[in-house]
Amino acid sequence: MKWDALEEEPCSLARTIGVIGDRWSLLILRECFLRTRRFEGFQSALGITRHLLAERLKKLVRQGVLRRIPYQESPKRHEYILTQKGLDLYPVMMALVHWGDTHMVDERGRPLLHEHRKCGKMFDPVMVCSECGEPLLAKEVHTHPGPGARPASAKLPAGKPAKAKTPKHAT
Amino acid sequence: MKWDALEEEPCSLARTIGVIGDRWSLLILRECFLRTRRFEGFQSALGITRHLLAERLKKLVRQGVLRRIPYQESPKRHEYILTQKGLDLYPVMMALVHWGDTHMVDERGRPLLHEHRKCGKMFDPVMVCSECGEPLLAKEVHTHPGPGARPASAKLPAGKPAKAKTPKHAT
DNA sequence: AATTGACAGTTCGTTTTTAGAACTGTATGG
DNA sequence: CCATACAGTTCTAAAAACGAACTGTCAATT
Repeated sequence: MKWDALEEEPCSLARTIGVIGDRWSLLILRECFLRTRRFEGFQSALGITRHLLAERLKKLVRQGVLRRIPYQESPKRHEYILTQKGLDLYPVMMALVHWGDTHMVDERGRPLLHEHRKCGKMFDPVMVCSECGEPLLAKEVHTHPGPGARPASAKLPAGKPAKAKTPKHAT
Repeated sequence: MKWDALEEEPCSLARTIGVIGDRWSLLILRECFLRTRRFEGFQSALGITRHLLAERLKKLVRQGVLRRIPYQESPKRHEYILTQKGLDLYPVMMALVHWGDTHMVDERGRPLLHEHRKCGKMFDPVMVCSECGEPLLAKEVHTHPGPGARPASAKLPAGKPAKAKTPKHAT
């Protein structure tokens, strides 16, 4: 499978993975949420090779996740800042962080705590149903093919186990 | 940076990425939530090379995300099923799917819709504060170093931009 | 005037990962 | 006896990532 093909798949998860589903992109995005904006900032914070960093930034810009904005002329310099599309990845980041907080902490405990300004309390992120507000459990969610579905397309929960005979990934 | 080092970093996001932050693992997990359990099922659904699939499954089992359970003797055969730790990745998956639904759909619309059994409606997942129930915005979240923090450790929002001088990634 | 340093990349040779295809081995069905 | 299902393993070629050095512009020093 070529990775570019992921974006064509009739599966929103696959498409998202095609954009941000590699380790460096996710780490770069973490830095973005941490207010890092410049090439050197990303490079020194992550230890990524400059070559890869340049490539990943280009891709994220191309995908509309980051915007490249000049912050000085003379030697033209740019900053990379999150677009709304990028900011919308916040729930993804929080979900990843929370899972790590729950399952990957060492004896010392969480590396950091989150405070919700609105209520002033330390909190955990919880994923709920937009309609009734109840926390979501995989078992309580049923999926239906949407308008963009294709016959053998992938869904999140439920759906046949793709019983063997499929010659390749469903298209 | 060696990828194994990610799990040691004082950052829950990095640790999570160390476990599930590569494309194939995420796709394998998608299949798990789709009720795929067997080697051939994963292979034919994803088109992943058998070699890599074996490796990724091994890693996910080692990490406690999947459990390898015998379902027949004679030729010993096993199924891979999600542990609780694995099931807890549901919010991550939903967050990824929802981002794709929002930003990566084509003209035809979403590949699939989600129905919440509890309320019977089609829904979107929303990430809220566990304390007050309000939707989370990056701007409204402030982070504090937790017990497992280290001086130059990474946080999610807020925190200095890791101002240049850092020789490598913070450890 | 020449040097150094910050910044944002690019280039290039080496190492590591992945892809792709074939092969191993047990067992059932015909 | 042969084909097929299943779950891997092995091997080589191709692709991606690493590491280190290099390019180029400009400001501030020496």
